[in-house]
Amino acid sequence: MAKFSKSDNCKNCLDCNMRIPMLSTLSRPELIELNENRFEVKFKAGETIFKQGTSATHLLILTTGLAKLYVEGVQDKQLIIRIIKPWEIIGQASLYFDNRHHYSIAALDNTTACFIEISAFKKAIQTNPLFAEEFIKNCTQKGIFSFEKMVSLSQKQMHGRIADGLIYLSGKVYEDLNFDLHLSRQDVADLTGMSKDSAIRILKEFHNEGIIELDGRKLKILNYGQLERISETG
Amino acid sequence: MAKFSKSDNCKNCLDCNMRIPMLSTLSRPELIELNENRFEVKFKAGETIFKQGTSATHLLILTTGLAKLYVEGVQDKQLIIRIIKPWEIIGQASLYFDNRHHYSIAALDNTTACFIEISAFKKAIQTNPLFAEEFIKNCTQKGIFSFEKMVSLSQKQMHGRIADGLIYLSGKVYEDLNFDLHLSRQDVADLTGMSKDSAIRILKEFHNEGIIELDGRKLKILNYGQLERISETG
DNA sequence: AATACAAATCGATATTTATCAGTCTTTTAC
DNA sequence: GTAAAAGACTGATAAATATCGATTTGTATT
Repeated sequence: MAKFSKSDNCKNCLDCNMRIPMLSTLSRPELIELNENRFEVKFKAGETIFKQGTSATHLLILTTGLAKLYVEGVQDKQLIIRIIKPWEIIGQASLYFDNRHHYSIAALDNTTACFIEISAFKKAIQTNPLFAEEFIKNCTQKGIFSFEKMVSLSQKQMHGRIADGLIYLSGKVYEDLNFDLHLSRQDVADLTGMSKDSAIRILKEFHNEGIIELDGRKLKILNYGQLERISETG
Repeated sequence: MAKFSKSDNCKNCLDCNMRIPMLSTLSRPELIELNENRFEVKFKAGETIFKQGTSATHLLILTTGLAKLYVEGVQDKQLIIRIIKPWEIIGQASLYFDNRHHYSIAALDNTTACFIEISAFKKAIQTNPLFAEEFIKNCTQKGIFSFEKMVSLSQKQMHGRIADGLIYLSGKVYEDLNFDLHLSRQDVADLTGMSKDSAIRILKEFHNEGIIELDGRKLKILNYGQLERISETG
């Protein structure tokens, strides 16, 4: 099922510097070197792209599809940290630590993933300060996102957390108030730190109150302001 | 009350490269430049060292004392992310984002803080790839710590979270099974994401079960293995 | 030492959230 | 096209956690 090739979708890293801000700081020879140390694999919905605990040898960039980034918590429970879209660089966390993956990635869709050798990446960091700076920018942004997520998970109750989840999905992932959800109900629960049954209940409540319209996986946010209010009041 | 000076404790950044791994990658002229763009301030226990939302112009290194790093969540609740010890570099999160502090720092003790100009630091990152690499290492490590914290906060119940808090304090902060707690009961609650009353209750339970010995702020861990077991079972 | 004030404590109660059991619906597999 | 499996949903109940009020302890101030 996994096809090793450089697809039409992603022929060459040289094209990627248009799409990935971080890569735009690299010179032509640097991009050529990256390109020589990468390969592509296709995944079907549900497949694990990489698994927490295994050794980290490559960074990951999706070129098509969506995936979930999650950590495996207590008693097989998953905590979804965020949803991965094409052209984000994934796997930095392990770069300089213990060369292990500290989270898992699973495809939510049929996806194409480009894997880049960590050593090629590290070399670029060492030789190109602008690239290093972009990399740092990226890391620190994620740190700030983490803080917000911790506050949501630990201080808000279920309505607030679901509101946060919906705001995140519509604002950051789908960039639309109207979208076709790739997440199962269980995934929504894992994203917002509650049981599946509770997630279903709150979503249904929001639906009944006219805040959202939810039919299966078709989701439309009808009253965004109300979601923001619920998010703030916890 | 705040005294602006370079104290005996921290005369010169040149001395700091012995104590701060990240600074050891800097050259002599780079350290001299850092040293020229820094100043020291003393804080009393309870004082705010910097406040979430204000503009970030300096990085912070404690040279004496302890402090708490926390984000201000919903309804004035605090979430303590971690405890700051001397010789850690604080404030990176804001370096390349929006130049705002995304968390507050408050002294838990009488502390001495060294403030380093952000621009001097950024310059070192741009010109010294080894330093940049150390900086990245630091960021990614914090990212991994964040994941663990999120799992603890969102998937464990109170006993597990208190166990995690105690393991953290004894392992990472005091590096001893026997210590004089700088945190109030409210702080312990804010570190573990629960109400003050609940934190008190669980601590008392642990005390009654002989897992810890707690008298006021004197804390001794009697059965570390048991704490680990409680942490794992949630 | 007496007073004032903040922090810690604790039992009772209310609220939030998870769990469970069962039904219904949709998708998948042959 | 039908059976089987997985996912979605719901109400009832149980468990976890927060809140409240009252009391005690500790600490700082005069």
